[in-house]
Amino acid sequence: MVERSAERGRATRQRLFDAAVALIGEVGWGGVTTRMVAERAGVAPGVVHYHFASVNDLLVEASAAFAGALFGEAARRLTEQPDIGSGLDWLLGELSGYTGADPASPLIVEMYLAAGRHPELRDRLRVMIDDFRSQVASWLRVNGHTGDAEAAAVLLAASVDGLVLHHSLDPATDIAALAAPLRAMLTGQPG
Amino acid sequence: MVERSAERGRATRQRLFDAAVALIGEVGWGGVTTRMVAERAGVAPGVVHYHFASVNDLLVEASAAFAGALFGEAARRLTEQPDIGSGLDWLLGELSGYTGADPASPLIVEMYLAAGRHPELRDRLRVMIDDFRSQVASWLRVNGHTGDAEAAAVLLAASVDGLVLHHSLDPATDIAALAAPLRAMLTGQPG
DNA sequence: TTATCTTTTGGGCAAACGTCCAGGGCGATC
DNA sequence: GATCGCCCTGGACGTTTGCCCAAAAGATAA
Repeated sequence: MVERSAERGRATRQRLFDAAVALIGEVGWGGVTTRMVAERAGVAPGVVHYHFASVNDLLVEASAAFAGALFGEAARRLTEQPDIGSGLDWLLGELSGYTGADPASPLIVEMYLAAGRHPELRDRLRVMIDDFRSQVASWLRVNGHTGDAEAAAVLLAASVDGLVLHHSLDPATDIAALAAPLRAMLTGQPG
Repeated sequence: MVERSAERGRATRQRLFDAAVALIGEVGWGGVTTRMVAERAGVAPGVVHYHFASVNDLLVEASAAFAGALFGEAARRLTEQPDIGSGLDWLLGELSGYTGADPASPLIVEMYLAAGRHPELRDRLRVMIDDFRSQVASWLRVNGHTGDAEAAAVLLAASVDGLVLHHSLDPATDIAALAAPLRAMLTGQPG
């Protein structure tokens, strides 16, 4: 077979992925153009349409791959925490790192919005969220959550995304102060 | 003065606002074009640049006005609830109405993202959020919140936006089930 | 070397873009 | 009726867009 060529192709494809992910965060989903992503990846404009049917296809593939890795990693790291309290501490630590300047936080939100306009992306994203929720829910149950663990997981996932959104608007927000109400929410014991 | 003409101008301006708000929700901030918004408002393309310096200017003005009204109304309605429990019920009722099909829910999120790229919008949005948070916080305090009311308000505002985002992705999510963890979060009494 | 594969190039195309502007309409004022 | 001020029209401009493609380049197999 054509081993070296294929390898080179895969590398280019990956560079296009990286460029797309960065640019979605910088200029928004609708602001990414063929030439932009090609220049960022260091290739000629034609390469984009050689590897992908359309720019939107590239954006869907790239963002889905990125989000899949991010959610998977987050779920893994969170659920390996020994108890809810330290899980929360880890989460808040991660959150304060997302200032909006990094590519990840706006990208995820852009993806949610794009999912509303692209059914294929919508389905893929839904699976990821479902997965994340159920992993968190079972982690909550194992660690002594007394209430509706599914509901708590749904709310936690939404809160995280909401906080990313708000935090990017105002990075001065005191994230650590949120530990108390979040703990109340997660322990499922409303006094 | 030229009373009739000015009035007609104001009406056109309002129609452009409405068209812009609807279109941001439908095609995204970056997807709104001069001709699109002109056609939706029922005017010639040139009118847009007669009333506004640029398309982006229109989007900023329109979305800020819309969000200001929405946040104001939400804060008013929430804080006129007699206790935290019924406030929560009202909030969840509103949330289940936002399915993502309406223009409001994606618009707000689009605005957050656009704010990261347009400092003027960012400042205006920040004021609105601050306002909403402090109104909610004082409402929480009045109604017997025992912990850090500011932190709870921040988390509540973020959760609402996050839930809007998640709910638009999966309208089947059971919103009512979130009442319990939200109540735990808001009463500020972690078991 | 020659032939065959995949990848890459750089330019070309029609369409859509934001913005501008000369001119027409229309009520109020003189 | 003439003039003024504001609003609106519709087309023009230069630029940028997504996508396409003939040809070159690189790697492998014969």
